[in-house]
Amino acid sequence: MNIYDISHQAGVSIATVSRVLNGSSKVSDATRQKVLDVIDKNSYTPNAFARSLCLNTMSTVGILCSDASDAYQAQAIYFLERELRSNSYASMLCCTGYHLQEKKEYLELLLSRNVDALFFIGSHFIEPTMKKNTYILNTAKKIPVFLLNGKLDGENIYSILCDDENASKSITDLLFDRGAVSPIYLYRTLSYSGQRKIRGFCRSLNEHGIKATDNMTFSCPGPVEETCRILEALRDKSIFFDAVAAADDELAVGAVKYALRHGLRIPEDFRIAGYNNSLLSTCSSPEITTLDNRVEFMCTSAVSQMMQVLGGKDVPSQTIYSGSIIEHETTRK
Amino acid sequence: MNIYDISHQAGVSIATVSRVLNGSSKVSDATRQKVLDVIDKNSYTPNAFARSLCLNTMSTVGILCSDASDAYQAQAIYFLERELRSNSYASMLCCTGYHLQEKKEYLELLLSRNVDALFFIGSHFIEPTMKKNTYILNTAKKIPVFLLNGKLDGENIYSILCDDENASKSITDLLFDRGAVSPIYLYRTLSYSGQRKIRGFCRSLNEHGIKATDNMTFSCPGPVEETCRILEALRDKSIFFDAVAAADDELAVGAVKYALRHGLRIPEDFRIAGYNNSLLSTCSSPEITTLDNRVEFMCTSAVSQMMQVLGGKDVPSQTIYSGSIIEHETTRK
DNA sequence: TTGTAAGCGTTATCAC
DNA sequence: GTGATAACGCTTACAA
Repeated sequence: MNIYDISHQAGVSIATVSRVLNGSSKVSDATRQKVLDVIDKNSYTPNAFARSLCLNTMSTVGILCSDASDAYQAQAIYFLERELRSNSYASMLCCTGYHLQEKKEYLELLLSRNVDALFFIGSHFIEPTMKKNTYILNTAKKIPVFLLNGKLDGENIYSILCDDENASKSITDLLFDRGAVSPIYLYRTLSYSGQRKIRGFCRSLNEHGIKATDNMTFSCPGPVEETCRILEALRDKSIFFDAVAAADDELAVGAVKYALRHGLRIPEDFRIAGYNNSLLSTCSSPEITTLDNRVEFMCTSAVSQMMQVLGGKDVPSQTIYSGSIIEHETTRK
Repeated sequence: MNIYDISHQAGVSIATVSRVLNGSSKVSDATRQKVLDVIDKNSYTPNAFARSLCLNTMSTVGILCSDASDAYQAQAIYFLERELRSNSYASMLCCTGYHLQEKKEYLELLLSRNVDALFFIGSHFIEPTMKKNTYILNTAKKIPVFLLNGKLDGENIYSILCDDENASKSITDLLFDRGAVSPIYLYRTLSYSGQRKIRGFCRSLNEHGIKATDNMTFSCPGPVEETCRILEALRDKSIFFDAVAAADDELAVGAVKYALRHGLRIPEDFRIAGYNNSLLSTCSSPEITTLDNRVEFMCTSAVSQMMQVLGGKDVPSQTIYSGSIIEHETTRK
């Protein structure tokens, strides 16, 4: 069933059918009704491929994330998709994992589907050397690229991110306020935003008269249980710490477990701060003070910017917004 | 830049370029190399729309979920996408929310993009009355439909699901084993799988000589804090319970909070079982006994079945597999 | 092994 | 208002 079949049955030309299909006003009411009836009767849907061949777009964008089952990324995916949909765009999702090669392959996949724009969730996609980022720069030559919580300078690349450095500083300041003397910092990876968070942590330390050294920030790439063990190892080495600032809420959960196991009172003896304002922060007992980095706002802004860019408007290449602290039981008595 | 440009530059016909593009063996090595060079030099990508118009497919499927930020669904999305990708399929994601009208609109969106198959994550999509399910049955007339953890009979519809009833019975049996006398059940919604879980719970009760009545199963659609309050309300009404079986891990977290607040010893005085084997089960203190419903297996099977169906093979319309209990601290001393 | 030419199902530009 | 007809960029018989 195609546009010819409809036109025959309705006794009009395919041009008229097309006009009806696309809501053109230049069709008489009588003809329109006649055509619509035939379309209905046959429950005909225009062929998407032919349509997009003419229009050179399928109103589809690509969303790249490293892991859709990660709580933060899952939220971003949700908000992005909803917002895109309300602007009549469909979303192709790609879970690339963490290897550069795979990221590139997924990018090929999306480009081979002729998507209109690309969203990268998280700063995992920004490689440390500029050379390794050429794959993004090259893509941006074809379609606009939006980096959510990542930053990269380049033509047709737009970065939307939370001011993680200042957020991380504020939340560390809070730990000091609540009586901490020797806070340490836990992170998962040293992505772009990961580095900014650490910088904020160190700035707070300096302002509180502590010289930031290497054994105040620790990498915990594993599951909760491992995070807990890493803290226990520090304790065994007699490294003193009475507060933990973490790069995400899951790491903070590890700190909670550690404190509970060793009978430390929270927050009197031990304070903990997470990051991302995820479900984990309120599922923990005690509930974890965390930083709301406004995922929904980030996604809404990104989609709005995309609509403007596709509409030929000029938008800033960087948008940085502030986060806000959500205080819970791990810092508040 | 199109196939004509390439053919001119390479001094061959478009047919030859097409053959090279599609890896046809009927091309001499010399010609192939010549064409590949030109393609490379111009970094040419064939137009996806023209291509799909000829082939009548874009190797794309639709994934429908109600909420991508839900831990269970997020996992399913991740595994589905990865598996599809490794079979050269791209995934269009739709987060429909929980209203029938929106689900239908999203379905239109996907069908208008001519996807090759459809995956529905979760039993939220199965409506209680058959009439309301016609929207799925109609879709299945066009393309195969795969229901993950949902069940609906119909031509071209394939259901892959965990045996939730028996799983729920086993995990309730475990609560009795660990000393429970009066377990209650918490659920979020009465979806298809939700009902099966309750049935399993009741069967266990019966086998342990308890007649299942209305005030043993409770709906807790809200956040953790509310779940906790609902349990407190029961306690205030002097309804006795010494164990909680929950339809998901988040509900179980609510039960943990309740127990901790009221000084109940876990598992001596109070036992808790969750469901889904999510991150929450190990992030809780104490860690929560949960049921692994094998999301990854479910997704891998579904994609494998899709490949077979699209390949014209006959596959069973229903696949039911068993779950397994993961015991943690809330039932084990 | 390579080239010619006929589709694929739309949209859009013209005339009328 | 409506109808021919030429794109759009590719795949694939069929010829050579």
